[in-house]
Amino acid sequence: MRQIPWRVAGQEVVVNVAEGEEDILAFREFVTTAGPLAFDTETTGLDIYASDCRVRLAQFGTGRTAWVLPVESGPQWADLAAWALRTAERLYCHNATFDLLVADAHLRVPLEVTYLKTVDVRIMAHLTDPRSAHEGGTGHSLEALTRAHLDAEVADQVKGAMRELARELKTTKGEIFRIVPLDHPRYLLYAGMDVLLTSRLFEHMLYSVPHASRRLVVFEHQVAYVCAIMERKGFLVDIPYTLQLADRLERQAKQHADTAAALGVDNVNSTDQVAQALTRRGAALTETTATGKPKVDKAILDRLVADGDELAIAVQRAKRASKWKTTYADTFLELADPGHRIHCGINSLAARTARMSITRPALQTLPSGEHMIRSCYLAEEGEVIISVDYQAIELRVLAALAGERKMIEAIRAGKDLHGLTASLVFGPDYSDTQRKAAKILGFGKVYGGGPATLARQTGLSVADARRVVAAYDEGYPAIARYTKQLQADLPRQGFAVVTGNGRRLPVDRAKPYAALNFMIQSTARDMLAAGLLEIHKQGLLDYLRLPVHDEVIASAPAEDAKEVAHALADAMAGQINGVPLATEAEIGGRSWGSLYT
DNA sequence: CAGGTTAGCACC
DNA sequence: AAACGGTGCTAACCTG
Repeated sequence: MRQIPWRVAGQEVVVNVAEGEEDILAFREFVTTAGPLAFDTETTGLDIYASDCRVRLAQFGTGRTAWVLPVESGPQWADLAAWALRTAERLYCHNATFDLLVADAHLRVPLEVTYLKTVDVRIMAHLTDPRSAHEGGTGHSLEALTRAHLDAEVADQVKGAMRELARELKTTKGEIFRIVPLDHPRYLLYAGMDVLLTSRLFEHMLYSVPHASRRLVVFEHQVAYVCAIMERKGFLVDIPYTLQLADRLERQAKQHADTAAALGVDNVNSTDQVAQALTRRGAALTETTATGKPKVDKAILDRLVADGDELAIAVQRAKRASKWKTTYADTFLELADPGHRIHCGINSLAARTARMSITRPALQTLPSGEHMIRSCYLAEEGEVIISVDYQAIELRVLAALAGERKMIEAIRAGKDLHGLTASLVFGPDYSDTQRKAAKILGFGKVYGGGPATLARQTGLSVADARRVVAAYDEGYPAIARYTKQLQADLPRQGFAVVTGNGRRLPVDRAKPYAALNFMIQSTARDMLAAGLLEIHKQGLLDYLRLPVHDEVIASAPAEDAKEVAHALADAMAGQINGVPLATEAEIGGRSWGSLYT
């Protein structure tokens, strides 16, 4: 056994590195006597389901002692790690989903065994302060939490460790975890430190979660578990279709790029080049970016396209085709596992409002205007895609939180909410254009926008927009009162809002108007999360593929689709303050895209 | 030249 | 009086 002594927060700690058979007994003794154990793994990469992914190290530890098992050097170590995972009564992880999926896929210890006895310090950290470092919080990485709560010097060591190793071994940060020698002392120290710090952070975070948020600890672990099951299942990809799509998009991109080149733009992705060429053609680019350069975004190109500018048309088409190829088609092909499944990363507790995020690939942001990209995803063989979403959830949550009588009555009566707004603002004989403006106004209110934003989005004059907003506040007095009250109460909460579910959300001092949106967005997110738990409780989890903010995507046998869709919709439906949050199910064909034709 | 930043664009 | 919220990913560009 190799021992690496270190210091954390003024205390001596030790990293034990198992090397030979003679260490097995000592490790077993440690696991059976140490109590709750922090757990972490080091792998060759982040893509757990890639055919070349291997576990290199498995670490277990307390706040004083870490054990590092060299899993890559022989199957006995994987078996020993698996034994420890099954034996430990309680586990602590930082970002449990990753390591527990690693154990599930590579150590033969299923999520069902590990997840429900695990505490994730990242979840505790998010409940303590949901903000990223960029937003004025501590952030939730192990390094950031160590810096904030344990030992800044150790945080620096952890942060710099793998980067230095990469430099030393003349490789990149992305490659270092794959190629660093298994016995490199600083790799082993880094690996051992992870569990020492995780264990210590647990002790700290136990007391840092706000009182009002305590009940969310169990809730969020259950939600994370359900999302981890979805990650493990994966979403089937239509490989032949996606290959063909990538090919088609490439040809389109090339064709339009050639047209742009003939008109003087070598690289359509260079905003600078496009701006210069458009200016030469006589376009007036008046708007600028944050750094003062001429702005050429979609809205600006759209206007030039409407005027029939050939360059603008070519640039826009080329950019779209190339972005769609690389961001979607190519990525799907690269991420699909040998069984043609994509296991995206679902961060069940991501945004500062607790909204979920989905990465590798970002399946929440696939184009919804048409079916082309979503058609890459398939229900299982013999099954069809089901989508269940909440109807106008943000407006309903707003009505419920504010207690806005007129809106609540309209919801109960199943009336058109944007029509109601239009009649309040423009009068009973509102036009179609006015209904559209009312819809934009409704969303603007949810986001905390004002007259200037409304004017920009509708084409109304600022003066008219101001009148419209005033009419909204008059027509929905409870919403106006609620918005005002939320902002007035901010100082009492330490400049934060606390949702009905007990989630404390700090608000930026420069943006008090965001308080309303945080309440709405976070409350709506918790409805979806509660819906996922109810779906699990009803035994329907196996059907689920994805959560998408106010919607779930599922796959079910064609002959059962109606029944499953209704069961999912029923499980998700709920209420807030007596206001019903209704759901609506849609049944498609084999591909996700079939819902978008 | 690796890695961070900016601009743009996809979604709810 | 007014204030649009939350994400992830890519290519180009900048920097140490």
